[in-house]
Amino acid sequence: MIAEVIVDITNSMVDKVFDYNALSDTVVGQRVMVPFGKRSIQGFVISLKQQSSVQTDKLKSILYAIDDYQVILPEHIELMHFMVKKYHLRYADCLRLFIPSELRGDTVKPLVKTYVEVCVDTNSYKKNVRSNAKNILALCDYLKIGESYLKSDLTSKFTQSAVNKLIDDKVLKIRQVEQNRQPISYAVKDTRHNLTVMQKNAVDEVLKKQDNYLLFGVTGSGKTEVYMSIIENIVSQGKNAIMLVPEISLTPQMLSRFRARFSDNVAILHSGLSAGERFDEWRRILFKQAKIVIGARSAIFAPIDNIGIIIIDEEHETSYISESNPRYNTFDIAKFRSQYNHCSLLLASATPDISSYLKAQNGEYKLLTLPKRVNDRPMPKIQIVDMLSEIRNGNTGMFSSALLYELDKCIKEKHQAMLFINRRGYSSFMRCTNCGYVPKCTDCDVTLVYHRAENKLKCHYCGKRFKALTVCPNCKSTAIRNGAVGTEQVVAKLHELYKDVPVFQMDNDTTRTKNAYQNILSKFAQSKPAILVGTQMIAKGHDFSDVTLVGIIDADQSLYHSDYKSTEKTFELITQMAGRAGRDKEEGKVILQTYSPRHYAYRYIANYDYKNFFEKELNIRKNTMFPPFTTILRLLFSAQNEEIVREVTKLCYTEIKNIRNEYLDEFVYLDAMKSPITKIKNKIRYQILMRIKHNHEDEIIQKIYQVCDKYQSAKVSIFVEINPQNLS
DNA sequence: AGCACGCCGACT
DNA sequence: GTCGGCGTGCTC
Repeated sequence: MIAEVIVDITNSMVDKVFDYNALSDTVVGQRVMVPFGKRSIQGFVISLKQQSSVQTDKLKSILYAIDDYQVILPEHIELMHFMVKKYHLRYADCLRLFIPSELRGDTVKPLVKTYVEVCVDTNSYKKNVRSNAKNILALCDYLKIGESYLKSDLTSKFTQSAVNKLIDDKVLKIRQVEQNRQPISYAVKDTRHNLTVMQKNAVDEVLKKQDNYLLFGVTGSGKTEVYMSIIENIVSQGKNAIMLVPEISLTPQMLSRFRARFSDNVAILHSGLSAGERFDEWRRILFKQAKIVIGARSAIFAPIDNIGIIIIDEEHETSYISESNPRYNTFDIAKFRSQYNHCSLLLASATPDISSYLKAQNGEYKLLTLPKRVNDRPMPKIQIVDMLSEIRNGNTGMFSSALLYELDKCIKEKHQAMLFINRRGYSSFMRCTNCGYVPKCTDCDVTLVYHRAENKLKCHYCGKRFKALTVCPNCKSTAIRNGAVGTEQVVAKLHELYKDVPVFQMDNDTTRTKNAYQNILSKFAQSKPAILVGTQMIAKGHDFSDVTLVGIIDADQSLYHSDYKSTEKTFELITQMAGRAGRDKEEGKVILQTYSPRHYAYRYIANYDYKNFFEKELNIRKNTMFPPFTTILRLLFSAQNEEIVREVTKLCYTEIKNIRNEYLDEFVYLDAMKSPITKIKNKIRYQILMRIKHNHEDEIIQKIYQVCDKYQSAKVSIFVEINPQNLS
């Protein structure tokens, strides 16, 4: 037999199928050692066949199998081929996604625990022990015949020498047991809620028919309970489930609820686990010891078969799209696996991604809605505060009078407040502080980014450059600012205002260490009154029953991010943030501070009017021809030598122009330019940007891949990005 | 990726 | 004369 092998080297030069003579017991999906050139290397068997087209004298043989089991499932080999074609990935990069990195290099071994079994009656043994051997006597009293003990427990309670003496005297017998490391064992009891009629309808729909579903449920509508009911049913049918959450360390509450209900049937996969924990969880899944996989993005590759449901929670989150090395889109993978397993795919969000909602309208997804909070809690009222009129009234501080009033009230009533300040402004925009004007690209309707080095405003989608503002073209004021307020400033101000109230800060700076995040949250939960100040990370999924006030310090910061999606992202973020308030008995209130009170996004946000926001935003996307009506493609060229990059970019550009001429109606935009960040790690970066319609998208993308292959070399690397999240 | 082959400069 | 620079090319 001939085995087709992918060698585990992620380099495009060797990323192809190599044929080897198989061993008698070689199976597909196995890891094997193969001779490769002058050395031996790890590879994956992806297929077996009778004949090879390679000359027989060139064929070498597999040396040996690395594991005695299949590491890659047949489904994943098909998935690999799918991904290689769709994303232009390397085989080896795909295969590496499917196995825990710990498996490569054999650095992690199964955890072996040493137990000792008592095989002699300790009372009779005791008679021969000297009376001053205190530890041994105590140990003898402690041990019961026939029982097993963890050796490390005994040595810590008594002493190493005492335990060893009993082992030497054959009182204790050593037993080595392979054990799985269990990452999380929350002691939470299962609180089972009765499903509301709406929840029950959603559950029934998904179970009734294999299809793709979009669950649109407002914050606090009890989506988790829906997931649990569906999974419970699927598991009772003898099938397995995958559930993805955006960032698992941010949702410990949800995890503990699943653990409480499904106990050991749940396996958890995410980057926060230690290498050993991740390896063990992965093995538990592969060896069918777990039926439910919960994890972040990469858990979509879990080695589980017979899948009955795939759930993607908070489907609008950008973390589902991998933006580096093996770039992939989790939804494509989820769709592939649900089709392969003939099971339903359920996406859920309180603020669905616009393209997902469009798919629901087109019938590509079946729409399910949960329009009300459980127990009929009202949504908190959102009050929009015009910061320009605050300035006109002499208040130039960061807190409006309305926010100060509500803060005072909240603190007096001993409730909790969350203040949100979105400070992810690495690329800043300019704003007139007199009238609120923000400069946009004349061609793309996208906020311009200020580049300090050149003192220019640039559009990241078409490369067009504009003069930096000095005078507002709208009101002729010269009060132009480009700064952004940060969390520290807010915290400092609060300390000044409320000396005795605990204020907690949560952002990238304060959550560096492993448990910092949990520590801050639990301290906040225990303090009343208290104020939590943070970036977007405080917007997600928390359930604090005493939060009655949510303040959004500067909503515009994400609104004017230089991204065609910034309005949509702002809607999502503020809706999620508002959802933190008034989750229990007390009604909640949201203060939204803005310099653009008339912006349509805020009008819809204040009324929780997703549908009309969607219509409006979709209309804009249609007019400007941005996704979901087009696909943005970006080719990124980088090399040490600037002349070579420029030359290769130019050659590719010429070829792509030829492709455009072939599909003239499909190209909305095409241009080549320097990348906004011109240099990273001493490599010069150029880019070709294009937007294409969907009609012949797949063909065009495949042709572009071919062009890239042609010019890709050791000197110039070329990346293709499809709908990149940021253009830097 | 890694390792060999191959063709030009400064050294015991 | 040789040792060694790293450009180019191949790996079933």
